[in-house]
Amino acid sequence: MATSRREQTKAQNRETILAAAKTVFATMGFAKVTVRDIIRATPLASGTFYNYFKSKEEVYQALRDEIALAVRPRLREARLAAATGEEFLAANFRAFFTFVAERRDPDVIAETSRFRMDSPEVLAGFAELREDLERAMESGLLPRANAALLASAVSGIALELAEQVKQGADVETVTTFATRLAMGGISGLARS
Amino acid sequence: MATSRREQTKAQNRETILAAAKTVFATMGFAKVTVRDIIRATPLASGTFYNYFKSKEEVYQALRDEIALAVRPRLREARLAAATGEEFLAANFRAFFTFVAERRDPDVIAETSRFRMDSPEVLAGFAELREDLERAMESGLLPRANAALLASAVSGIALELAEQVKQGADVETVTTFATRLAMGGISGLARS
Amino acid sequence: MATSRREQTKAQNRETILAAAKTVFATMGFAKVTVRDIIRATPLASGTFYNYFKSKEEVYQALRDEIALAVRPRLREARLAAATGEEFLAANFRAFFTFVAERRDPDVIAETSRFRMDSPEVLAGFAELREDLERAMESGLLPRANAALLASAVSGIALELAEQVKQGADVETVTTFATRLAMGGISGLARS
Amino acid sequence: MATSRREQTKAQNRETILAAAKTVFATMGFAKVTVRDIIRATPLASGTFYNYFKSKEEVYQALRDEIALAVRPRLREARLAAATGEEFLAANFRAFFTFVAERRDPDVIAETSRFRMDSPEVLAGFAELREDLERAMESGLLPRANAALLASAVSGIALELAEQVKQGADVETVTTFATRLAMGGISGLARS
DNA sequence: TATGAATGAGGCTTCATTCAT
DNA sequence: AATGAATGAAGCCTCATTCAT
Repeated sequence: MATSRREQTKAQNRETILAAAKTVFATMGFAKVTVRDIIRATPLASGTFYNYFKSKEEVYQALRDEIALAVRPRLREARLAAATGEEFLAANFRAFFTFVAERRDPDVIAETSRFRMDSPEVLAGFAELREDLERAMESGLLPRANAALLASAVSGIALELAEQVKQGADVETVTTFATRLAMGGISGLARS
Repeated sequence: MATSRREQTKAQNRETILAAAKTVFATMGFAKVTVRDIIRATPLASGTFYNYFKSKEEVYQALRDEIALAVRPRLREARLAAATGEEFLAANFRAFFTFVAERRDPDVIAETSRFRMDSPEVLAGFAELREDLERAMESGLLPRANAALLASAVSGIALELAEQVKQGADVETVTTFATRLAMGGISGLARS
Repeated sequence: MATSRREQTKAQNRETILAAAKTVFATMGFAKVTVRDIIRATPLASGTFYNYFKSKEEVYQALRDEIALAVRPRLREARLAAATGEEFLAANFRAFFTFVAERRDPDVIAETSRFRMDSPEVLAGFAELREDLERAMESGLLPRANAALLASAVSGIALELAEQVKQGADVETVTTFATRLAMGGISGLARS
Repeated sequence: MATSRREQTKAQNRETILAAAKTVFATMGFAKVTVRDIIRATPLASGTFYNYFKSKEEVYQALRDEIALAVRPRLREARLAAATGEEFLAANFRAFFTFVAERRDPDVIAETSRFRMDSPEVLAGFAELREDLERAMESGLLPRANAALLASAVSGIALELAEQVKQGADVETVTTFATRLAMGGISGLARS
């Protein structure tokens, strides 16, 4: 009753554009995409785009928001369930890698580049992870090393390993590896 | 003197373009840069650009080559001097971070983003580091963990911490941090 | 009315471009014409051109099609009405020269050159004439001389005389001349 | 003694450019050729071109002149030897077709188009033929039909049949055909 | 004279955005 | 709100021509 026919269409168009943009960003990389590319991946008219978004940047932002919304509950669960620093890290890594794995596009595997790392999915999860790390240090769950540096470093681990996951690496393997490395360093790995 | 004034001018123009491109890439990010942007950052005529390079990609490549040439000797020294895995890592991290620090542009600090991470400097040093890690594992200097994952992870650490260096963090501090984290993990950090 | 004002404008623009192109091709010769030249001969914006045609070649093709459509019925009539080879030739020559005469642009007369011979009008009519000749020989209406050579030769006569028509020569005079020459040769002309 | 080293070089460069231009015109068609194309087909520097010619048009003119110089003696011979109109025509056609045949480039056969008809060779011979016809009518060797029309028509025959020669037709066959057609018309052909 | 780099006009095309319908 | 043609700025690149050496 609340949504008239028109409103439905409106919501649908927005989703149509977002879905098209997602595909197009994944295929061409954000930088190369033009508004026209997005429109072309859509049955809509060019003018219609501007009823919903001002630019491709705005679309991108919307995608990030949408995705972040999907990721957050999962990370929260992981966080709440963690009793130790190790569990906490593992859970977060796992959540992130799972997230990436779910979104890996079989058609796009290989020919991955640094430039593709800017996909909304990855960045969204990445930001979450970082914030979580900072909170974990604040709360004492992780040792209070230099917070900024540690967050960066762990993020870096996650980010680069995400590429491996994108290339097809097993989520659980990578999660274990990341957690061990982060907790015990390379020497810790050797023991495994 | 083998070089006529003509040849000097020619070499100078090439350098002019490279220098302009470097600034422009750093300022706008590679993806957004147009050939015109590079030309505009130059006193040269538009056609002149094409006497030296076919595209912005070619300029980029030239910058990378130039930089790689500067980095390589330093990394080689570090590598040769290293007796232990820890020394090896520290030397490599230090070389990389120093390199980044030397090139941090005071004007550009702040507003850094993932998109800026594709600067030729970073990528060049990054590739070197990665190869070095792989060789170190092959030679037994570092434990033979999953090579691909370890290289990715350590690269990730370096890459993200490089951002901190770019933002002004002290090279020695970051080097120590990175080495400890890599060698002993987070638990190792706590002891410091 | 099936056509909205919108559609009218659209059709009008197409015609505007075609008309401009026709003039421009006639004035400068196809080879020298640039897309910009066509646009400049138009009140339209540069981008608009590309809503209708991909290149000057496409415009040219459209002009040829349009013209061919206009010529064909006339030639068919002439062909059907012809009882003898002479009538057939005369009718075809007449149709062709009339066609050219109708399209001669008073502003462009003089300074004609071989290079101008590639105007769509001439080529379209020319191709028709040639095919007709071949069919006439096949059907026995004209003697079965070396078909390829005869077609070429008669086409050549028509093509060059068309230039005279373009310069202002009378259609009927030229038609009679061409027919007599073709049927009886130079000796035949002498009797006239 | 008259030609110093420098003058030799000078003459040589001119020839180098002309030869290159000839090839390039034949390959790409006059219209599409740029001065750069000509220079590129040469070992010379771009500036050197302008020491000899102001534009590609001037080169083209020079080629025509050069060729006309080669054709003229041959046509004069043919003309002088002719006792009847028929002999006159045959001799002229033969000279023209031979000329074309000698210059047919085996690599370029096929893919001939009207647009290629503007090669300097053809146009030069063509102009000669036309002038000759006019003179022959003036002198009474040929019947005084409408001179302009007859010249055009015979030129057209020659021009189009030249294409057949270019495609590989036998010179003598085409000469005989052209002469018979011109003298006796299509009906004359039938008797042969 | 020969050279060839520099110049900037100008061609081609695509793009973001507007706006009448 | 949806449409899609029109617009003209702006990117890319090549060209003819000049001019210092």
